[in-house]
Amino acid sequence: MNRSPRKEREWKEREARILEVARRLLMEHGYLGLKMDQIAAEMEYSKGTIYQHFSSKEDVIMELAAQTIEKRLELMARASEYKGRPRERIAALGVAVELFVRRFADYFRVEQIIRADSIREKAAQERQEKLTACELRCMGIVSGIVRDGIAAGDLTLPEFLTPEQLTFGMWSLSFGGSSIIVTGQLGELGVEEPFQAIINNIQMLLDGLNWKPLSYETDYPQTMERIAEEMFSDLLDDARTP
Amino acid sequence: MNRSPRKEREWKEREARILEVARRLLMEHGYLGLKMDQIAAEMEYSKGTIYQHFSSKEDVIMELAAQTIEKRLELMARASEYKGRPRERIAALGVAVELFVRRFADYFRVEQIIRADSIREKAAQERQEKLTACELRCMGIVSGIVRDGIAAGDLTLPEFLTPEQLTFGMWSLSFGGSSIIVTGQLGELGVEEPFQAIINNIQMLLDGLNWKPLSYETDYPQTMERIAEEMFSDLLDDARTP
Amino acid sequence: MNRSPRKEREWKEREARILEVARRLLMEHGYLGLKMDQIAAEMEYSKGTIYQHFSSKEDVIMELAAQTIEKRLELMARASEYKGRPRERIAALGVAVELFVRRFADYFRVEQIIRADSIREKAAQERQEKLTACELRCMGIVSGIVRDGIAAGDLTLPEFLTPEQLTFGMWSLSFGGSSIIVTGQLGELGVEEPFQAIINNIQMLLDGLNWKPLSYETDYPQTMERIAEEMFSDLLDDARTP
Amino acid sequence: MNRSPRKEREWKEREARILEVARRLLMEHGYLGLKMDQIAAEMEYSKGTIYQHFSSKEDVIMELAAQTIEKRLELMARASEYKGRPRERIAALGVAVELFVRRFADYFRVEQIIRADSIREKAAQERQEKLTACELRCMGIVSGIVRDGIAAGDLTLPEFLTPEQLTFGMWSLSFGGSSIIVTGQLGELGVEEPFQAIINNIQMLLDGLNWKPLSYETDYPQTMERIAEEMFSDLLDDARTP
DNA sequence: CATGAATGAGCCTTCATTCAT
DNA sequence: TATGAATGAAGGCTCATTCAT
Repeated sequence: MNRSPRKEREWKEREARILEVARRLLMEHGYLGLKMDQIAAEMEYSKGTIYQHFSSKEDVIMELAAQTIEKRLELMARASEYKGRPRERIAALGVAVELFVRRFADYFRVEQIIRADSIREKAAQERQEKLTACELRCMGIVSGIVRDGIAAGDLTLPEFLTPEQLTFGMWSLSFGGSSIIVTGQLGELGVEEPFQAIINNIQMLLDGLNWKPLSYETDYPQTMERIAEEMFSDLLDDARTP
Repeated sequence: MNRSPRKEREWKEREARILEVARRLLMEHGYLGLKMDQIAAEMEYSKGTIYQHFSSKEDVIMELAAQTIEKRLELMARASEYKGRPRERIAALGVAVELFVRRFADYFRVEQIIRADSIREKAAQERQEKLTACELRCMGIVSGIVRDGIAAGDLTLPEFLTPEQLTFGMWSLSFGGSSIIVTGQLGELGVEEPFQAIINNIQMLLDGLNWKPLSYETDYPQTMERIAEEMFSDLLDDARTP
Repeated sequence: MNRSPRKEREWKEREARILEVARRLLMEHGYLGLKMDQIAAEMEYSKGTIYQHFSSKEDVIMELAAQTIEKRLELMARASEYKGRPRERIAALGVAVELFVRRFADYFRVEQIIRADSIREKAAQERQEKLTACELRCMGIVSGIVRDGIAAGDLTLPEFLTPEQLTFGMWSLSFGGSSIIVTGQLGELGVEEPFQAIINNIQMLLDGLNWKPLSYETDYPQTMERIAEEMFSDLLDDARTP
Repeated sequence: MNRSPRKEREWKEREARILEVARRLLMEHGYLGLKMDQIAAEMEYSKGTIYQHFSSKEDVIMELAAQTIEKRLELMARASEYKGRPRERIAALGVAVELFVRRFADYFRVEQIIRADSIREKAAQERQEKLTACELRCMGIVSGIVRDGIAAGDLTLPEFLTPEQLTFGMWSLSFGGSSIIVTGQLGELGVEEPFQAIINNIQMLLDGLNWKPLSYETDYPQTMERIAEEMFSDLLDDARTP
């Protein structure tokens, strides 16, 4: 049946609110702590209403996962369009990923939880594939830029490292670092400014590959600052306060 | 109180078997899927018997975690005693960590699950601290070698990177990469030999920092081969078959 | 949140039924024999439904206890308002307490079980205090009448007996006697009409203290008959059939 | 098979210790809190050994009950042999009962718990009857003295009170009072010296029945003091410290 | 005899999901 | 369409009792 535009709008708003609440509960209490009852209670709607939007708890969680990767993909896609030399575009991706983790820490946490628990298995095939496809596109964006770098003559990979392997390296550094940060025990381990540390480590890695322009040949921090302001001004409000 | 040696031995063997089964179930079905009933069923023992060894489900999981980190720490400690130049000792650590993830993939998976889920919070304070203390020692081993490198004049860190931050970078690369590998969707993404890729990326990172001897100045692959054979011969049997 | 009046009524009725069933099971099988499963089965509702009314088994039992003492306090308070000389008002209390034990034998049994078992310790502090406060008020009613008797010149207590000690004596006789009756092995011991015996013993006790009017100066049985009919007509139906 | 005298003695000693431990646990933690495991642990014997003495948990508890009433009967029988006028012999019983509750509070508590819980039902028929028979003998002792009083011309019961009913009255006062004392909330209710209060209330009751010699005609406190010293000197050590 | 590991029925409690109103 | 009472399978844990050593 057709809904009036107003109804339709309200419907979507409610769906968004459900996911919001669910994401917070998932972060705060883990997979076990996410309870349909509690979502309903916090929304001040009834459980029945939640079930009108999502057919099961699994469904809620998979939608959360979908939101997450779409969010990240969106940011990465935006960054990849930066007009500049390939290594600068990698820097743009760095900006995007850092912003994603900082500004949407809860999204990232969701990804991590879902990755760890064997929820994927239970999820519908279709959803499953959607997630993998999305990851593929993320990798594609990065390795595309690596190839651009090679094509532009800025970078020559040693024979023992394929573009995918380099991409995998940067992804690992970024994902692993963010995981450790988000999980939280970092303070006690004496690592200052971990986000900046991730970026600096990646820069050193690219320097090691002799990807031009090298980190001391250009002012990357300034470039990234500019990228953040030009391309992601809408997300900057509180991201600076670590 | 006093058990005969035979009883004592049987007791320990059974405890080991419980943890084995638990680890497998944890891997296969995640935290939620680990059920005391099922452990008992698979062991062909009764629930009561399991509870004679571990006072709760949480207790089982924390013991699993303890095993994991002790295992890793043991391997890292062994590697750190390699007699060689600092960067070679880092390579030895690489060997250790790769062996850990490959040979004890299920241990690593446990670590990952525990890190993601909010199990830590529920765990007894004492266990908690033991885990953190262990992580601290792991980091200490690595950053100690970094400082040795600096002291030996082999490495000069740029001002924007502290030894802890570099350690964090290598840890991130290693942990993140292993996570992605173990979680499994890598085949479809076109990344070949991911373990080697992690090591190569780390080498490039250290080259980028100009840590002597650079990767093309020495035959690191051969060094690592030798380290593996000399220091970890007991673990090599099936580690080569990926 | 807001329930319709009908729903509200049904809810309360069901709650009452749960307590009814619980009280019966508690009487029949003791504290140990009270099983949530069985309550549900006898009600022909599911366990979950019981838990929507009471958060735990303990909660059910404490509510039962609360009902009991409120019931008794209510009857005693009613009796204490009898217009007559203090010793007649004591007689009115006797009527009330007998009615309580006879008409609400199951309530009394609950009190006894709760007093004996170490349930009180487990109960929430708040509930705890409520019970004690209620007992205090019961004692207060009685010792108040004792003091009235003294003030009216009807009674002079010997120096070795305070009003509280006399109250304690009557309470003991009444509670002890009722306990023995309710527990059941009395028939075989040759004690006829035990309820009347309790009252007569109390009368002799008060005669021993020379509390005017003495038992042979007034027709207390007739007075009590009248009190029962005037003040507790609503509870008389089956109380006569012992 | 025959046991050597030494073995036999050790066996009995162990049985006594089991019951001791069991009684303490029953008092401290109630029926639920009495666990065969814990008895064994505290005894530093194994569970199997306990089961060589008692065939079940029920058995342990019933033996505890048997000990209790035998203890009380023993004390009452001793007291009933006091050479004096009937009312003095009642006073001697008062001494006995008070001593029983004070000196063997844990025994009394056991009786109370067993009376409240529906353990009796589960107990073997034989045990059951033993308990009732014992109670009968206790009552018999008291009502025998009442009849002696009547026969001696010291007491004339009103027509509405049989010797058994009077006995029931004193039993109620004593049992009820002790119950309330042992359960513990008395301090807050302002009743001083509750044991003495029980005795004084009984004295007033007997005065009310005009049982000679009346309480003010003889120095009962002194008589009771003497009885305690002459007949129960073996139990007096700490009974005076309330 | 003593031991204590093994058993397993049984209990309390939780929570995703359904459906009558 | 919204509600929330009802459901009941499932899971963690306990503890009396047995029996091989």
